[in-house]
Amino acid sequence: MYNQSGARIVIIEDDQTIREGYAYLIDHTSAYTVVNTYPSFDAARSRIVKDQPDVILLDIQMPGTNGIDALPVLKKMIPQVYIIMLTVYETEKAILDALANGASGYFTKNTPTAKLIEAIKDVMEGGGPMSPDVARTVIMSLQRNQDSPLTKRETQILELITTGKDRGQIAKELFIEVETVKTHTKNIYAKLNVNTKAEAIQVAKDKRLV
Amino acid sequence: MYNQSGARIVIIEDDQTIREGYAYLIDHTSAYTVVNTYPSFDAARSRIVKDQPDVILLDIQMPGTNGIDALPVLKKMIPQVYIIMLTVYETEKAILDALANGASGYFTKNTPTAKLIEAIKDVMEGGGPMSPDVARTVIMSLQRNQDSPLTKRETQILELITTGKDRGQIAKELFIEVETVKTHTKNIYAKLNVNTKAEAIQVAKDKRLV
DNA sequence: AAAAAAATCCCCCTTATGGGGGGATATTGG
DNA sequence: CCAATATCCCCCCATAAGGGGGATTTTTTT
Repeated sequence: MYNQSGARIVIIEDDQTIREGYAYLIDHTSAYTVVNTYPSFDAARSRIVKDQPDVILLDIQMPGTNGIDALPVLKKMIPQVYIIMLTVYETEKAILDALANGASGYFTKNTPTAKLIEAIKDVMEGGGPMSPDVARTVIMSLQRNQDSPLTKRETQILELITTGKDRGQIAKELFIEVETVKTHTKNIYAKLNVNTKAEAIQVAKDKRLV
Repeated sequence: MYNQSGARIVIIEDDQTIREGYAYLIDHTSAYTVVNTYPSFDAARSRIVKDQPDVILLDIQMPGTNGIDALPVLKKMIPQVYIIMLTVYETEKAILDALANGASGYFTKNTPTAKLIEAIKDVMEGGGPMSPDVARTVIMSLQRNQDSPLTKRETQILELITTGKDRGQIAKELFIEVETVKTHTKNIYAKLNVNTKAEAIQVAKDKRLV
């Protein structure tokens, strides 16, 4: 495995105090080297490739291109780089968007430097470091509604509907008749108070039924 | 907040050595009390409610009802309980299923007791503790394919297709004509080598395009 | 400035799918 | 034993979906 010692860190963060604070602390209390810091992605854009960072600490809210949008671009410019989000945003959307776009870790800005240094070590070893509350948000986003109005079979069918399968395919997959699928679908619609597939899928996702 | 000291722990795990080992260590090296242990969910079923556990450490592979299937039942019996999975399985499916069914944390069995004790503290404080590799698996499950063959607009439309919306709704939502949606759809199908909505959704999920 | 890629819009045609209505019978869990 | 669940069947019809064409306008990229 790659030797972590001296791994190159870049920080992109608009708040000067935070930026320089983290930079100084990481540089002086760990084996990692902060090779550069930028106040925005736009400032980093033309020069960051030359920095050859192993890990980037990336803010979300910044002047110009925001961190979420910067993510895929950074990943394209430096494919093997690990990116850890460092932000004040803890909304489920921000977290999920960041992770969907290639972030390897997610921390809020009040995270102590020691935890961040540990996180840098973690990502380089293949881990996925997150603050506890972020982890909880992620887990909750994966969690199903524990008291669904649907029966097991209905949930199963709704799940297949969600994948876009039509009645015929669902019937085949469950070894039942198309008519049975239809009946279940009717019952699902009634329970969810909808009358189209689209609405059913929306409600399913919304209420985490599938 | 609830006072954690003396929080009640139950362990459900078929391997006697592991079960008793963790029980002893948690009992003697933390403020938590292991009120009971069971070799299987079926053995725990009738008595666990009386144990009034705050946290359950739950194995997946067990004789009789497996841990994943036990999860929703346990959650129904003891709604406020936190469940931490303790298993040898690290497959994406096992992890995601466990979290979907209400697990609050996920660790592999080689986890040192100290980390587990920390995890118990974490869940009770609203965190979502996981081993680093589990966290990585979870994050990867949320990650999109970084080099999709689709354009931004196409991805956007595929996403809406995924939600079950029809051409009309998609058009309305994006302020474009139905015909345009149709054209994009054709292009998406061509790029993904499919020719139905269902297949497109399948491929999209499979290749993490959405 | 030119070429390539992406996004937009339009017409025709056919079939399968989705959704509404109604009714019936095993099987199972509490 | 009763209610809930899962299974299967018929009729009807509107329309969404997919395949075939072709064309124009932005936006990027070279």
